[in-house]
Amino acid sequence: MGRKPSNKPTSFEIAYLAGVSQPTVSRALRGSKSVSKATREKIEAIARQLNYTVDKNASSLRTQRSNTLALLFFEDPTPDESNINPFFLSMLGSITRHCAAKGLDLLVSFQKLEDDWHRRYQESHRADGLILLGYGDYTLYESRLRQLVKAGTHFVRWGSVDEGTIGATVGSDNFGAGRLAGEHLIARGRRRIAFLGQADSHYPEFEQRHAGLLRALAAAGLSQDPALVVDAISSEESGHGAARILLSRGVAFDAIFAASDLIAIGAQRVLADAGLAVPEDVAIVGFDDIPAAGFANPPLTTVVQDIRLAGEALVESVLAQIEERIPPPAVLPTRLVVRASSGG
Amino acid sequence: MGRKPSNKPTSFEIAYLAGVSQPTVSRALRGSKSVSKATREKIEAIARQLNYTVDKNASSLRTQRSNTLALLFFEDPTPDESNINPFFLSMLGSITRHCAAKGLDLLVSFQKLEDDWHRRYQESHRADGLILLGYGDYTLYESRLRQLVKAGTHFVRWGSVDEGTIGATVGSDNFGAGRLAGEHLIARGRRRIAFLGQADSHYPEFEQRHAGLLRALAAAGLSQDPALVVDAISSEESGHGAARILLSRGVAFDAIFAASDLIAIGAQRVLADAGLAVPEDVAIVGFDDIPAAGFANPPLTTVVQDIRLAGEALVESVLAQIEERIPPPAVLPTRLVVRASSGG
DNA sequence: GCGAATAAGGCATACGTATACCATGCATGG
DNA sequence: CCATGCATGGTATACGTATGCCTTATTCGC
Repeated sequence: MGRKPSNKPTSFEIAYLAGVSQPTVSRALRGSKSVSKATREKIEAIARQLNYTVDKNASSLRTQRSNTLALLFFEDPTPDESNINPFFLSMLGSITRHCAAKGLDLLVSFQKLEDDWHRRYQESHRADGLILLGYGDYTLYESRLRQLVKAGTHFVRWGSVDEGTIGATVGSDNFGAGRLAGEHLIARGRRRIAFLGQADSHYPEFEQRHAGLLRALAAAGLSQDPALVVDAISSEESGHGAARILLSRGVAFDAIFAASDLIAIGAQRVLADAGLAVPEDVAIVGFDDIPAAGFANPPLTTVVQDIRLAGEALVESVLAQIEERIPPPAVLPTRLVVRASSGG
Repeated sequence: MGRKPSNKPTSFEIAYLAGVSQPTVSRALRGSKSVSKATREKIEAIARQLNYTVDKNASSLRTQRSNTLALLFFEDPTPDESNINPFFLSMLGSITRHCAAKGLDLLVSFQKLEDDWHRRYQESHRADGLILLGYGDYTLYESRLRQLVKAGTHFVRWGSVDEGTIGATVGSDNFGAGRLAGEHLIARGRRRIAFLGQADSHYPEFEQRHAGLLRALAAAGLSQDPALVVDAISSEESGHGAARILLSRGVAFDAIFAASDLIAIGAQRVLADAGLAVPEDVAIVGFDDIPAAGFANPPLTTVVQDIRLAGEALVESVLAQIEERIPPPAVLPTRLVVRASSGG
């Protein structure tokens, strides 16, 4: 009939075959020292032969620990279903690997604002901790985050590491990165540097990148004309629009620092259409080093975040909370990748 | 002390407060018809107030069903840790969404050949089914797949839908796509069309794309000079190398059909370096429509696979196996995105 | 007005593991 | 030689839910 041949062996079967009790099997396989070496090896041999696997649900139920993390993506308000921010996708790869290295499973999910993820993962024992990934605007979630903290949920979010933030946070040194980009452009002789990217506090990461740029300018005895700052969110279209606005203002500029590569690429197209040469007339520096940055025309100088480190730090941070250890450093260094768009 | 305030409410608490037995709570929340409307609503109200969530582990243990799928990526042999094939990452987005729509959780994991994923997920009741994602060479896994089938594991893999394949498979109509590309180029007046991509059976998808191209040529009374076929795997470097080989052969060609966008982009660079104009001298068609395709110089005409449909079909296929329903169609249509690289 | 069907819900138990506690046997020390 | 301790492993039970089976009250048909 429809009978599945899958008579999954249990610890009882192993116990029977080994002539011991079920708890002894459990102890042996978990490496308890109150099982003799001979018995343990016998049990291990039988388990291997029967292709035995510990039942995850039973184990998690008993231990109250699932050895699973949940990765929650919070998307930009982009209606484009399958087009996910490539930076976060790289991060996914890194996080996955570090989870695997730690023996953790990883649940992945995309969230919309309305969903009640805070209950779904926190209380159902699906996961021991949460990793929250999303660009910037966590203010929208603030009340949710407070709930999480109050409920004692273990979570960490990727983002801007500020003073007043709620819960554990891991993020790149956005301020330092902005300064890095600024110093690079200034060293190349640029003086009138525009900034494309949300400069208000709703996107704290972008804001800090801007602040870093300002610091670099100040250190060189320069300042930034406010007319050279245009808002943009992280999309090619938005970068396109922002660059048009910048041009339409009729203010001179010899460089652009874009808060993301997508913005930079959108801007590049506008400059090309306007007959401005990159980098001769306008040098450009982006942010993220998405794959397309290397293919851009000309290839884009950009700030690269250490994604491998980021994934590790995020996983470690949650794990530290769970195991009541000291969390790792939260601010990650960045690096500049110099390509043609800034004049080599 | 270290006491967590998280005294997670159980169905027993709800039962006590509602003045009913625990089983009644379970039945009420699962919508059993043997609970009166009044009782159910009372229970639901209390549950909501206590922020009750069904314990996933207990529930899965009892029902022997986890309502979870596992997505397993099998990587190309690329040592580059975080650089994942963008096509599969888009797929991840689509799969995630369809899982969410079906109330399924999704475990994501990257696998290496040696790992014993077949045991890890299949027997531990972590997941009810597996989705296998990887380019081409499943022959390496053949014995594993046979094991899965023998063990009655529910799984589906993305790839070439052939006759002799093991287990359920969902894939694009690669043959039709190759023909599409061929017809397009022929209609643009091209006669000597090169193919870059593994043409042997280790990459059945690439092979079928090639076969489709040959069919289109044949239908137009043309054939392909074997010197116009060069092996390449899906990477920019490989495309670069393949194009150089093609040029070095000294055989005339007026078009290239690349088995992936990365190959096409690598080839574009070589053509540019060689002083050949795209599309004037050589028209190019790629495959996948990765984000970089639109940014390429010139923008790349390419075959786009319906990723949304693909994710849905994959999820549906596993679900159908689990619930013993009829699986959805396995061969998905493709579409040509015409950009400048093929002459508009 | 009475037997049978139906509604509503309780009781007992199973899912498979992990652990607190207890029992045995043997070595050890004074 | 007896008390003590450790090594080993068995017994009982808990984790929280879902479901088969049974009980009781109500309704319905005739």
